[in-house]
Amino acid sequence: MKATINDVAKHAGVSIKTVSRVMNNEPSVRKDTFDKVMAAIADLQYQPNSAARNLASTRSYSIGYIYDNPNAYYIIDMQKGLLDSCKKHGYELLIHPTNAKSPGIVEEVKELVSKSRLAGLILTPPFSEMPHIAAALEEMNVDFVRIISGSTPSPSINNCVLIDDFTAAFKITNHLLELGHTDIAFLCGDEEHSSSGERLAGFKAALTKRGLQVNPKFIVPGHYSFESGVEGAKKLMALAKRPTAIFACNDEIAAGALFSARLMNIQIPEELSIAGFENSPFSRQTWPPLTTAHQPNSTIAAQAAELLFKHTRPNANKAQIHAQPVFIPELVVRESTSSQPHQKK
Amino acid sequence: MKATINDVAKHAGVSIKTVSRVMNNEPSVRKDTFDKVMAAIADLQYQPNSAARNLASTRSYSIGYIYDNPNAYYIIDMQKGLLDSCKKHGYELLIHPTNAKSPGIVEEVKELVSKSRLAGLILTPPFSEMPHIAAALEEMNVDFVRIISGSTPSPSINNCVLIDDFTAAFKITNHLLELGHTDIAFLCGDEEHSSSGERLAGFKAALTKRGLQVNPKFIVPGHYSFESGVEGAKKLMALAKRPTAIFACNDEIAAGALFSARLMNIQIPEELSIAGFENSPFSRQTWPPLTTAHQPNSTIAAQAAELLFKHTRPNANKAQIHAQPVFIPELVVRESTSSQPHQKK
DNA sequence: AGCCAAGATGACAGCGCTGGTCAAATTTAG
DNA sequence: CTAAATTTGACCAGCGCTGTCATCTTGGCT
Repeated sequence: MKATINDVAKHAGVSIKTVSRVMNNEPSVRKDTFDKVMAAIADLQYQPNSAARNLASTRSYSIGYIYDNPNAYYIIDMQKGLLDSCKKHGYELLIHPTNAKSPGIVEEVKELVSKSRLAGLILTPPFSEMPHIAAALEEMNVDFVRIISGSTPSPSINNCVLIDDFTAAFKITNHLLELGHTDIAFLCGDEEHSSSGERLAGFKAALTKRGLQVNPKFIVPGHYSFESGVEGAKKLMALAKRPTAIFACNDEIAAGALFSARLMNIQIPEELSIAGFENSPFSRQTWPPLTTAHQPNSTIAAQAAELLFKHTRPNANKAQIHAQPVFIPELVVRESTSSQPHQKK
Repeated sequence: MKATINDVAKHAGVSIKTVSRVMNNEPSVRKDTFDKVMAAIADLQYQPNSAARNLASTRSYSIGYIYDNPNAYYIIDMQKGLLDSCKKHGYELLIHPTNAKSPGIVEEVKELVSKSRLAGLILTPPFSEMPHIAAALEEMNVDFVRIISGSTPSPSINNCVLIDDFTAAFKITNHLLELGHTDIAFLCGDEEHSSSGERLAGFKAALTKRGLQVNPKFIVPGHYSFESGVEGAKKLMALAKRPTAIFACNDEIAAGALFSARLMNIQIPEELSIAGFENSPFSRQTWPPLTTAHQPNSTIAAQAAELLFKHTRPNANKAQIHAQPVFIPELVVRESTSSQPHQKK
C-alpha cells in the first residue's frame, strides 16, 4: 500500500541509493536517471518516510515555528503558509508557542532545536528581533529565517524576509493626504517592535514630502492593543486643535480609536478619518470597516519557509543564496476614511 | 549529550528491553523496577527518539488536529492545550487546517492519517459533528476524540469531551433573569453547529423554569458572525415591543449587537443588556466589555489529548475507558449587562 | 585506440528503537 | 522446599532511509 524507496528503485531500475540521491537532490545524478526516478516516484506516489529520514540522517526534516504573539489571526495565517510550503517539500512543521519575555528563552529555544532535532527555524517578531536568539542559533549552526520589518535588503544577509512597513505606511499616509487631510495624527504601537518605528517613519516621510510639518502632539505613543487606541484617540480629541485623520499603527489600535470616537459622538468618517494596518479580520468587523494595509501573511510565511529550505538542503551553498524577498503591504481602502471634514470647522 | 535508551538502561542497571517495557507501559514490570527506570529517565532527562520509535514500531507517536474554524483565538487555545499534553506524553502534534466543506474531505482525512501515520486525531466542530468522518476513522481503526456540545455522557461512548452549552446558557439566562429582565431575546448562531441549538435550549429552559413564555419573535436565527449580530439587533429593536436584554450565541454576535445598538443610540447596559458566549479576547475589546461564559479551551484540549492517549496506549483496554469529561463554561459578568432598564418604558 | 580522471552508481552498514523468542533469574504459592 | 508463575535479560531482525566508500561509466585527451 505505501510505497517505499525500495519499490521506487525497482520500478525505476536503479539502486536505492540513486533514488535517495534524487530525493535529496544531490549532484552527480545524470539527467535521464533523474527523470526515470522522478517518473517512478510519480507513478507510485512515493512519499519518503520522514521518521526513517530523521533517524538515518544527521539532518532532520522538521522545521520549527516559534512564536509569542497575542495576535491569533496572524499566527494562524503564518502557520497556513508554512504548512503549505512544508507539504511541498516533505517537511514537517513543529509549532512552539512560548513566552518571549521568559528569562530562559534562549535555553528553551536551544533545547527545542536539539530535542526535536530541527532542521531550521522560522522566527517572527518579537523573536526575529532578538539578537541573542539569532546568536544562539548561529552558534548551534542551525539555519533560521527571520521575518522582519525593513525595506532595504542587505547583501550580506540571506536569511531574512522583509516587510516594507515604511513604504506601506507611506502609502496609507498618502491616501489620507490625497483625501485632503493635513492634520493627521499617528497612534504608535509598542516601541520594542521595529514595525512601529518603521511605520512612523513612513508616516513622517509622507508628510515631509508634501512639505507638511510633523506636529509632535499628533504622535501618540502606545501599544498594539485596543485599549491603547481608545486612550490615544481620547487624548487626540482633547487637543485644542484636533486632527482630521488618524493613522493607527495596527487594526486593533484603529478599532479602539474608532470606538473611542463613537463614544465621543464623532462621526466616522465624516468628522474624522481613521486608518489601520494589517487587514486582520478585525478590520472588517468594525463599523465602518477600516481602511488599512494588507499583509499577505500566508504568502510571506511560505516564502520564508522556501528560503529556509534552500539553506537546509544538503548541498546548499549558502553563500549563493541572495534572495531576500521584500513584501510591501497593499493599501485597502474601506469606509473609515473619506475626504476632508465635510462640515465647517 | 542526548541520552539514548541504552544510557537509561545502564543508569538504572537493567536491560534495554526493560526500559522499553517501561516506556511502552507493558505489563509484567515489577513496581520497584519500574520506579528505578523512571528515576533513571528523569535523571538523564531521557526523551525517546520519536523518529526511531515511529520507524521501529507499527504504531506512531504523533497525533493530528484537524480544524476549520474561522475563530483564530479558539484554534490557538486548542493548540496550546494539545501541545502541553503531547509534550507530557512524548507525542508530536501535527496541525492540519482545512476546509470542512470540501467535497473530498473524508479522503483528505484518510490520506492525512495514513501518510503521516497518525496515532490518533482530535476533532473539534464542525469535524466532530460530521458522522462520515467518524465512520471513516472507525473503519480505518484510527483512534480519535471529539469535542462536542452535550451534557449527558453516554455510557457506550468513550471518546468524547463534552461541553455543556445547555447549562452554561441556562446560567447566562438566569443571570439576566435575576437582573430583573423578562423580555429577553436570543440571537442564534449557525444551525449546523449543535452548540447553537444547545444554547438556545438552555435559554428556553431557563425562561420556562421561571414560568415565562418564550416569545418566538425574540428568537432570531443567524450565524456566528459580527454582521449577523448587527442585523439581529436591528431587527429586534425594530419590534413594537423591544426586548430589554439580548443573549447572543457567541461573543462575535454580541459585539455586532452591541455596535448596532450604539448606532441606534441605545445605551448599553442602561437601556439594553447584552450577553455573549465564549469569553474570547473579543469580549474584552468591546465597550462596554461583554458579560459572557468562559470556556477553558486549553484545558479542554489537554483533556481531550489525555483521553486520546489512553486509547492509543499500546495495552489500552478501550472498553475500560469510561471517562467522558464534561465542561461547563463559567459565567463571567462584565459591564454589558445590568438590572432592568433604568428608565420608564 | 588507449588511458585517466571525473562523474555516476551501487553495496553495505547502521541510525535508535520495537517486537519476538527463549532462557535464566526471581518471586510466589502450595 | 518444590513447582509454578512471574519477571527480566540476551539476542536478533528489521523499520526505511542515508553516509561512506568502493566500483563502474563516461568522455576528454594524447
